[in-house]
Amino acid sequence: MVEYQSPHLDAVFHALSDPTRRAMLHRLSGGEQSVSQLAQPFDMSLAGASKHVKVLEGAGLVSRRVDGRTHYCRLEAARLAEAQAWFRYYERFWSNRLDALQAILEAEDRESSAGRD
Amino acid sequence: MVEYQSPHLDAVFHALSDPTRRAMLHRLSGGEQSVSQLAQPFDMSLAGASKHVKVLEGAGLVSRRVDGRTHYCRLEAARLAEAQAWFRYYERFWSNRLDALQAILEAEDRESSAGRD
DNA sequence: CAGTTAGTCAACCTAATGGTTTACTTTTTA
DNA sequence: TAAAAAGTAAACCATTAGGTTGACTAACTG
Repeated sequence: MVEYQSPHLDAVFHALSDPTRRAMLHRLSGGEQSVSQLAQPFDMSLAGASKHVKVLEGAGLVSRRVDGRTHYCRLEAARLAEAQAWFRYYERFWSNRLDALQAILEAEDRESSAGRD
Repeated sequence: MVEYQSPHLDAVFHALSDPTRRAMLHRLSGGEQSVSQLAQPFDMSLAGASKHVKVLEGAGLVSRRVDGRTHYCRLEAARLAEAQAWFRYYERFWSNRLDALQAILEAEDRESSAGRD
């Protein structure tokens, strides 16, 4: 039995498990974006995109500033840092190992060819 | 529209979004475990735990070796490394920043108090 | 002031999740 | 050889997820 679960990590990893949301985060890495701007690249209703933003917000990965009728979203990197920290425990299994390095490079390669994932 | 999604990342982050599965991974960081051994700490049927193992396996985070009637599971760290690599792009938002460091430390603290999360 | 734009909310739908139980196969053990 | 143990598979159930549409509010713009 797990004494202490981390709903924080649950929410963050769940938010990251969707490609649309990862793409939105990538978009936000370039600076503030309105909900409409975030929605624009996707073949999806605004309401649908708005739900994704809410999931990101709920996970603490994004914050929102309302100006008039426009909602500006900002990346909250601290939560990402927190999630990355989860991996630190497991790093001993791959740091200094060549095959894992290769996995990382391959992943980065895939990422750059994806453009916004 | 996203040209290239990564079903890989989808599956890995989804697998990590469940506390039971994160606890199983933590357990496996100590070495091979049978499905029953993995299931034992949880208040859950063996079939339920077996499903979680399958999700981890499907995400490539765990591999399986069958010996007689026993299925031994092993951590596949390369996939974890790959997931961690996803964060590397965002690191520029927090590396060398004190508040993010604090977030990491807090996360690690929570982790150690959790014991197996 | 009328119309458009930004966005949310609620209702709805379908598919996937996380769990159960029961049945089954295979292997081990008494 | 009979019973128990390890595990999967299938059927089922309730809840969540990801999407839609339509109605609504609030704020710009002409």
